[in-house]
Amino acid sequence: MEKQTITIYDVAREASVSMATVSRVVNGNPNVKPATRKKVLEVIDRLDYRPNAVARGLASKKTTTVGVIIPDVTNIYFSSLARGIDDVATMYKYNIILANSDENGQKELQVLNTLLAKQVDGIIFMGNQISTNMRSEFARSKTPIVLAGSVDSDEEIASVNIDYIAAVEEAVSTLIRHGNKRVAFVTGNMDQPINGLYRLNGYKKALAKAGLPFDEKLVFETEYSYKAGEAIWPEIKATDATAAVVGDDELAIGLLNGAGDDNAKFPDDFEIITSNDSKLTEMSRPKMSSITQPLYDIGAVAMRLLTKLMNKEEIENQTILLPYGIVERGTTK
Amino acid sequence: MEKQTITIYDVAREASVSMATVSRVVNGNPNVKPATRKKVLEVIDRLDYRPNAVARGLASKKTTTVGVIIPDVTNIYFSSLARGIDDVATMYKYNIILANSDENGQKELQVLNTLLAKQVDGIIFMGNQISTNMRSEFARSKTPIVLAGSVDSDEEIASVNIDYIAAVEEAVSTLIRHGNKRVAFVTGNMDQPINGLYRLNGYKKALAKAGLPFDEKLVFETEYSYKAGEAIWPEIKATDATAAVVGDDELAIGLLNGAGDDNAKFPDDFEIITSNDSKLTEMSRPKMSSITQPLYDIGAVAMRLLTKLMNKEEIENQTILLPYGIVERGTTK
DNA sequence: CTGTTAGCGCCTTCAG
DNA sequence: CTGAAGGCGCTAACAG
Repeated sequence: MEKQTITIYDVAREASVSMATVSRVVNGNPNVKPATRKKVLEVIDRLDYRPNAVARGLASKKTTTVGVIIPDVTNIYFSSLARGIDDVATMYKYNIILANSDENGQKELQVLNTLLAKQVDGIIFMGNQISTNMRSEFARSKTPIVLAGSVDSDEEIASVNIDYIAAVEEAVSTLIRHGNKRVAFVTGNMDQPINGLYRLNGYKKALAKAGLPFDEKLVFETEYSYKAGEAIWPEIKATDATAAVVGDDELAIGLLNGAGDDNAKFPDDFEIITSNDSKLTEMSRPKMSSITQPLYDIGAVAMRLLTKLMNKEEIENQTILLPYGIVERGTTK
Repeated sequence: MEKQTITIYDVAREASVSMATVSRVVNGNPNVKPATRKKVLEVIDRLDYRPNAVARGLASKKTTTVGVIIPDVTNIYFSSLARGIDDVATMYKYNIILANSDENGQKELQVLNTLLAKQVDGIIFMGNQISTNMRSEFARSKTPIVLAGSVDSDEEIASVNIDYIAAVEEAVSTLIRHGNKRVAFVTGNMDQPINGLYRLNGYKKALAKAGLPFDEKLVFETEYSYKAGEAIWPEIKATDATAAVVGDDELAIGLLNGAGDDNAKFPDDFEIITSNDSKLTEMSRPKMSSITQPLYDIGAVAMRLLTKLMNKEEIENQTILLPYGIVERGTTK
């Protein structure tokens, strides 16, 4: 009365061939006479046989599933990447094991281990901190890994991103060109290279290019959330900043609304350029000006790259930079 | 030079015990003398042995992974549920294979099949249409299934939801109490029971209770997207509706902004109550009044229910209804 | 083109 | 409490 599974052996018997032959037709091996192929296919259909992927995985050492470590699916930035990943994965017959990490080193390590235990063929990692532990685990396991929307300052690990430095520099330059002498830099954890290194550098470069001084008081470190954005407005208001580049769209909308609720007028009183151009940017009023980046494509390209790695193809360039841009909507003059 | 895996056998040899014993300690079987357990554990640690989940799955017929079919991770409503699912899954040592279906029957079936091929221990299904094909597949496979935020009008399949009928009825009644005689009903595909049956019924009940006539002209069927919301405003404006209940938050924000851009004032000119109380509702200006429902919990409870099913525990009630409410924010008087 | 034969790495009786 | 032995369902040489 247990879940009665029908195996390759049953098919073989019914079709009067060996299981090897059945295996061949199931795997599309051309070395099968059309007639017997047809016969086997019929039996497969009649018995409603479905190959057991686990057994296959054990025998072939390939599971056709990849692990995806994501900070939080609930964040539109990451879920957009995830969607791209899944679509391309499906295209290449892979499935995705999704695991939320909250960018918590402990959890990331934990998750990485169970993913490896499950013998995933590859891993896509999102999250901006690559801890030393992670790095060594990555190195030790022979499992291919690609970072999506996450930088590895050492460029040892394959990754797909945009040029954060240049993008932020351009965003800040735009703000400066609009007449802002004091531009706030608002983003997440500065320990993460994407913030503390890349984005901050872009910010400083723009300042330098315009002959403007860098002032630590204009740097705001917080978390990526709507609430955090609302909460930080008073602090920004207390400075003489007249504009801000913001590292996350939810954070930016929080800031926008916090300021709006405080009667600030956009873009006259204050200008904002956010970073991810997620669909949230079109939902606010005014709509948000933003650095544009192809979120879906970052995920898609990362997955595509991973398939190549899993396939042991030669890769010319491990770190891919996708094009970015700046779109000016309602929060800039 | 291949990926050098160390197996249970290596551990057994190093610890001078049989692989059966190693298996026992790995699986927490109590029938192992503390001393030998300790010895084995040491070797495991030293060799950095990691049990192969695929082999384990084949031998034990349990993969400790569940499949999650989701319309689109990018939709905040579904990703909120997904987060609840993943957290509880992790809590119970399960992993999640996430697959986007776009609520496309074809894809759903496709995905269901590969999920079953991968021998998932259970499935959580999101998406509002349970096609006949799906239903028969569900029935045929002995794999436990739970619907999350998705109704099965026959109540044959386990599910976790809120009482959509009552919730919409209350929302519409609220609008009527505010003086609106003409309330628009705006939602997604009416072929889906959640819309065409449950929500619509709630809408009609509220109308009936207030002695108001049902008018098909006030029923707007569209898709769950921001754009669709913006696009439908002109149509609604062309009627004499003064308020609307909307089936999805993105759709509602689109409507709100579409109307706002057309100089409609909320809540004086028009009132809106949306349905999901996702974090988007706090991001709009004015903030959106909404039916409240515990998104995260719906996912979490669904996953919890699934663990019971997978564990063959007796279930008292297959269809769980979680509490809902109405929160009035800026889009209602 | 097709069948035979070994495993893949682990769990699970069944003895001892 | 521990070891031996037989699969789980399928792939992958290796013969023919």
